[in-house]
Amino acid sequence: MFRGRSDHVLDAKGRLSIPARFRDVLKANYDSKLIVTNLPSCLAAYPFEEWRLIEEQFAQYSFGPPDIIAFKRYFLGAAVECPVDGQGRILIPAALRKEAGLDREVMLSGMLNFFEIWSKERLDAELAQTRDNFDKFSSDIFAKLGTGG
Amino acid sequence: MFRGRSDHVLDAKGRLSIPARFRDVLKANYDSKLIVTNLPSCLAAYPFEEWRLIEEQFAQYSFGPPDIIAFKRYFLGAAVECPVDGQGRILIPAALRKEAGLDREVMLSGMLNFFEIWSKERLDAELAQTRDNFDKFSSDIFAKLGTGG
DNA sequence: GGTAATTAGTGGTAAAAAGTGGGATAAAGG
DNA sequence: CCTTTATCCCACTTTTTACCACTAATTACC
Repeated sequence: MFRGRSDHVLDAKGRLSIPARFRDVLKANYDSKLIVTNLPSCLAAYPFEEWRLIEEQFAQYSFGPPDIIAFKRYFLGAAVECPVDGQGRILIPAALRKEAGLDREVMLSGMLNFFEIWSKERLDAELAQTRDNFDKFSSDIFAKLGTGG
Repeated sequence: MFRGRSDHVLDAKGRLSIPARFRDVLKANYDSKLIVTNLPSCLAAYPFEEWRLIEEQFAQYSFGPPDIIAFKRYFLGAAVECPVDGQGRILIPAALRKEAGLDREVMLSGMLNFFEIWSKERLDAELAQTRDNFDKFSSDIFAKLGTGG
């Protein structure tokens, strides 16, 4: 499981170090191939096997509801395989860098079966907002999930 | 069960001693692995088994309701496994230290199935506030729990 | 109640690993 | 064919980890 946040720096060539603990997860549970795609405000990196599960859910929709097709185009269409180099880094394609607003200061955030790649600035803002609503969130969510937390 | 509060000091490297009685609980009931994450005003430390129960409730949500994703990002995303060293200490990652405002004087507070890590200053303020509202709190709460106290 | 022995808590040093930067070689695109 | 982009490899710096040492507090025992 991918856990924890890490500060990193994108170098001049657009390369990003994968934190050692994420690499360990990739090596232990997966085949070390990474798929990177975009979300509205950040990038998402999936181990290949996890990505396959998502693809399969969409495979049946060649035609179909426009919203699913649009989602498929946006989310699945952007996916790129990013090989990990000898130093444990991946090269983020320029298009994805631009889409996610990545310049230099980057943060990685573990999300259990995948991890997110954020511009530090954006993630700070996002987290600050969640923090402010934490009490509301947590009671709503644990009510939905049906536990006491 | 984790019970009671302890004063501790964070050293220059950000290391924190786990009170002996908490270590005993970890050894007797769990596998001694600790997960530390952030709450809005302090950190929370969970035995790995307890943490897994929480994670499992969120594992299914890769996409999903934005509030659940945001919560997952904030709360689960910050979680880091902190190995206990030979002297019974854990290293609190710099990011979490900053988030919880931990400088040097720290307090640990048992919360039954997990424990909290506070900056002494913040916890004093928090406790003072609860003390002032204790009568109101306790009647509300025991009403919710459906007991006479 | 006092003394000794043990354990808890804290601090520091040295070795290892992670993260970052840069140059050289190879591939791709105009 | 030349320019740009990507890949590989090497080197340096910083952070992390493991280990050792000391002091204070607690516990046990006489």
